[in-house]
Amino acid sequence: MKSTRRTPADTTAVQLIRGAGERLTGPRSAVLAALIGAGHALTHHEIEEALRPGPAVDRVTVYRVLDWLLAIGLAHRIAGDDRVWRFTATVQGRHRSHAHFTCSECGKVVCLRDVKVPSAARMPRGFLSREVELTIKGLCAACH
Amino acid sequence: MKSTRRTPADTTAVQLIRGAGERLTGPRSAVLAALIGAGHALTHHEIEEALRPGPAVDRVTVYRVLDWLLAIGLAHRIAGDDRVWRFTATVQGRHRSHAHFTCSECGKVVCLRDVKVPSAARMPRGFLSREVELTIKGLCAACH
DNA sequence: TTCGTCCCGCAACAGAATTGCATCTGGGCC
DNA sequence: GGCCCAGATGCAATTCTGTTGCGGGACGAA
Repeated sequence: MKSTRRTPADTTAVQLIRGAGERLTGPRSAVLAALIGAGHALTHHEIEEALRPGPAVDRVTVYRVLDWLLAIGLAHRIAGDDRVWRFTATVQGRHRSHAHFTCSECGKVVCLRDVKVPSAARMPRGFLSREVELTIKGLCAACH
Repeated sequence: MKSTRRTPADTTAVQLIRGAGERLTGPRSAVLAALIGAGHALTHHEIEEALRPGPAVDRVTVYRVLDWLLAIGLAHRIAGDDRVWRFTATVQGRHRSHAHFTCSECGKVVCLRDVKVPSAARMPRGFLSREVELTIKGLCAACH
C-alpha cells in the first residue's frame, strides 16, 4: 500500500517528534506517520502491515513506541470490542471528549468529529469524572 | 466474602433461569447470582473469586456460562480499558443505550442509571448505528 | 427408571501484550 | 568530526485472557 517514498505524513511525524523535544528514531517516526496517514484507528497488527515496506521493526518495539506516543500525548488508545488496542494520532485540541464508531462486524474504529459528547454527567458520590467517551456500535459501510 | 448460605440473589437467579425456560445447573445459578449480588461489573477473575466458597467451578465453564447468559439476554458484557471483559446482570428494560463509569486506576466499572445517553448521532455515509454507549472515565471513590 | 440432549471438567491451544536482558544508536558535548 | 552514555531496539521467554476438542456425566422429559 504505502511506498517507502517520503510522504506528507512522514514529515508531519518528524516535525511533531522534534517539536516535542523527543528523541527521533526510525521506528518512532514510521509508527507515528502510519497513524497520521491512516483514516481510522489502527491495531498493532495493522501498524506492522503499514510498516512492512520499510525496514523491519520488531513487534515489541512497536508496542513500546505506542506506549511512548501515549505518554507524550501524540497518540490515543481505544479499547475495541475484540479486546485489541487500536491507536490514532492525537488531533490537536481534541482530547477530553470525543466519539468513536465501532463496527460490530469487522471491528473497524473511526473517530467521529461531528458528534458532540455530553461534557459532564451526574456521578455517584466521591467519583471524579475526567473524560467522557461516546461509542456508537453498528455496521460500517463495508459490512453493511 | 459471600457465604455458601442461600441469598436473595440466589433465588432471583434461579427464578430468572427457570423463567427463561433454560436448563438449571449449579454453575449457572451460581454465576448469575454473583452478578446479581455485585454492585458493579465483574471480571471473569472476580466471578471466580465470588464462587470460591462454593463447589469448585472450572474456568472454562464460567466462560461458557457467561456466553450463555449473554445469548439469552440475562447478562451484559463491557469492554474495559484493560482488555478484560466485565459482566453485569441485565436490568430489565434497559438494553440499547446506557452509560458506564470506568476507574482509570483500578479498572472498576459501574453502570450509571441517571445519565441519559444521546440516542442517535450523525454518521458517515453508509454507516449503521445500532447501539450507543457512553463511558465516563475518571477515579472511583476508593482511588480518589 | 430410562434415555437423549447438552453441560461440565480437563487439557491443549491461540492471540495480544509484557518483561528481562544484551546490544546498538541518536544526539549532546568536546 | 569523534566520543560517549542514557535510553531505544531486538530477541526470547513469559504472562494473561479467552477459546476449542473431547469424553464422561447430569438434567429433566417421558
